[in-house]
This record gives sequence, C-alpha cells and structure tokens, in this order.
Amino acid sequence: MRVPIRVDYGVRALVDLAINGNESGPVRSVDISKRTAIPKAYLAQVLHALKMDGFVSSTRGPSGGHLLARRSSEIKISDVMHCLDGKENLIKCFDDVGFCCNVPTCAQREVWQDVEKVVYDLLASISIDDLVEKTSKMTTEVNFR
Amino acid sequence: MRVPIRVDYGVRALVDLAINGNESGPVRSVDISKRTAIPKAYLAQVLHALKMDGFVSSTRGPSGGHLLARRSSEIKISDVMHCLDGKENLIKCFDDVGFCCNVPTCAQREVWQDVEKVVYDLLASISIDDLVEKTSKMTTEVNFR
DNA sequence: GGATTGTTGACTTAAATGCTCAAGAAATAC
DNA sequence: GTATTTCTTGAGCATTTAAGTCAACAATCC
Repeated sequence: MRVPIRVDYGVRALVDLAINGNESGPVRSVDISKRTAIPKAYLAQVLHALKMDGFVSSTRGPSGGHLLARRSSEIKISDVMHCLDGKENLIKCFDDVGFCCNVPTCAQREVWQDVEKVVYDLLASISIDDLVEKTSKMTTEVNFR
Repeated sequence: MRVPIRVDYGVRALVDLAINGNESGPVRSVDISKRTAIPKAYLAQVLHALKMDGFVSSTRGPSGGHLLARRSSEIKISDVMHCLDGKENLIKCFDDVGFCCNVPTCAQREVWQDVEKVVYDLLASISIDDLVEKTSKMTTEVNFR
C-alpha cells in the first residue's frame, strides 16, 4: 500500500503554484521543476492531468505557463489524490463485480471501505493553502537558525 | 493506492481458521482454499508468511494443517497488514533518506504520515474475532431470507 | 514404503510506475 | 511571414511489483 509519487508531485506543484503564481503572470513548468526537483517531462504530464480536472489553467507560448484555476483553499488533497491516483478503489473487489466470491457474507469488505473513508476524510480536511501556510512557517523556522 | 489482495487473503484465511479450526485438529490449506476461493498454491505462501510472524502454527503429514497460534481476538488487521504488505512506508521518501530533496521544508511529509497513522489506528482497532462475529451475523441474516 | 500435508525456491505473466523523447500546436516577438 | 517559446500528446522504455503456478523436497502418519 503506497501512495504513488505522482500524487506527491501534484501536491508539490500546486503548492508551488500557490506560492509563485500571482497576478504578474503564469509560472513556467520548467521553473516549477527546478524548485521542486520534479523531473521536467514528468511534471508536464502531472500538470496536464491537473488541468484536465480543472485545478490549473495553462497558456502556451512565451510568457505562458500555469496558474491555479481555483483558490488554493478550495483544492483539497483528496481532490489531487482522486485526480492523480485514479478513481479506483482501495481493493479490487469493489470495482470488479464478481471478483469477490462470497459477496453476501464478506465481512472484511466493510473494513476496506472504512479505511478508504478514513483516508479520504483526512485528505479532504487539508487544502493546498494549508500546506502553503505550513511551508511558510517551516521556512521561517529554518531561516531563523 | 491499493491494498494488495494478499492482505485480504490473509485476513480471509485467518477468519476461516478461527471458524473452522478447533480442538478436533488442524485445518488443511486445501479446505481453506475451497471455502475462501483463494488459489491453493498462493494460499500456501500466505499461510507460510503468517506462520513466520507467529499468527498460525502448522503440522505436516496426514491430519496435518494449520491452526491459529493466538487467540482470534488478539490478532489485529493491522498485524496482518504489516505481515503481508511489508514494512515499508506509504510514500517512498520516508524510507529513502535523500530521496526527498527539500527535507527541511516539506509540508506534505506530515500529511502522508498522518494518513499512515489513521489507517494503522483503524486497522489496529479490528481483530479477526470481530470479523468472525460480523460474518456469523451476516450469514444468519442471509439464511433468514 | 506410501500417502498426505506443509515448505521453499524458481518461474511466468501481466500490469503499474516513473520517466524520457519527439513531433506537434498555440502564442508571442520580430 | 519566421523564429522562439511554451504547453500538448502519444509513444516508448526500464524497472518493479503483484498474483499466480509448479515442482522438488521434508516431515508425518498409516
């Protein structure tokens, strides 16, 4: 059970956009890549997926780049997870009807469903903006040393 | 993010052992396999892993098989998870020192750690015996129809 | 000895993951 | 217009993991 790194990449990119994307114009993916150490070409894919789900907007050409399409406080980590980790379930027998043999008396179904819910609820309680706040606090602390 | 089916297999096998393994003797893996629809040879591996971690005992030869080595109320799903899903972390940068570039100011580390904890806590609150109880209730309900 | 059961390691197959590359399309600058 | 810059998109690649099979083996019981 592992969170794909691409979800973490997505969160990092959005946090970067929230910090560095302002009215002065969009942020180039190359710059995000440099700051976050996410491989350039891979980040492009991640950003594109985030665009498809309406979290960022993009413009091409010189002075083009990406911007948040929603307020950072309105993007929850659960959204990013859903966008980049797919829409599938924690365990296969939820999607695959007929995958689970003993449907009527399967007690552990509920367990995995509960796990799913608990994870989702936690991630839904954290927004990109929360992470921006936290990051700025951490940075301050580091600078004070 | 998906729970490997082998964890579910492990839980199913333990529940089966709790129900069908009694003082009359051990349970053959073939029988567990038939009842749970877990592939025979694969189940053997799962049972072996469970044995290595002290959850079941086994005897070979005719009238051999497996038995729970602990009380079913004292085996938590989190134990099974740990046994069969490995000891690694939810996201790679926890194990891999140096994998994460911006260690001092990485806010989302904490997020993934929280997810991990919340999942673990939930699974630690459920025992094999709880599932046995639940299963027997569900079976009764089905039979009453 | 022969039947039965678990043990163990080697293999196979399929899929997912992380990543790269290159040809394209849109926007801007000249 | 052309050149340049940026995102777009599909293809491909290497590695790992998951799920499963198989066969030789070891222990146990009759």
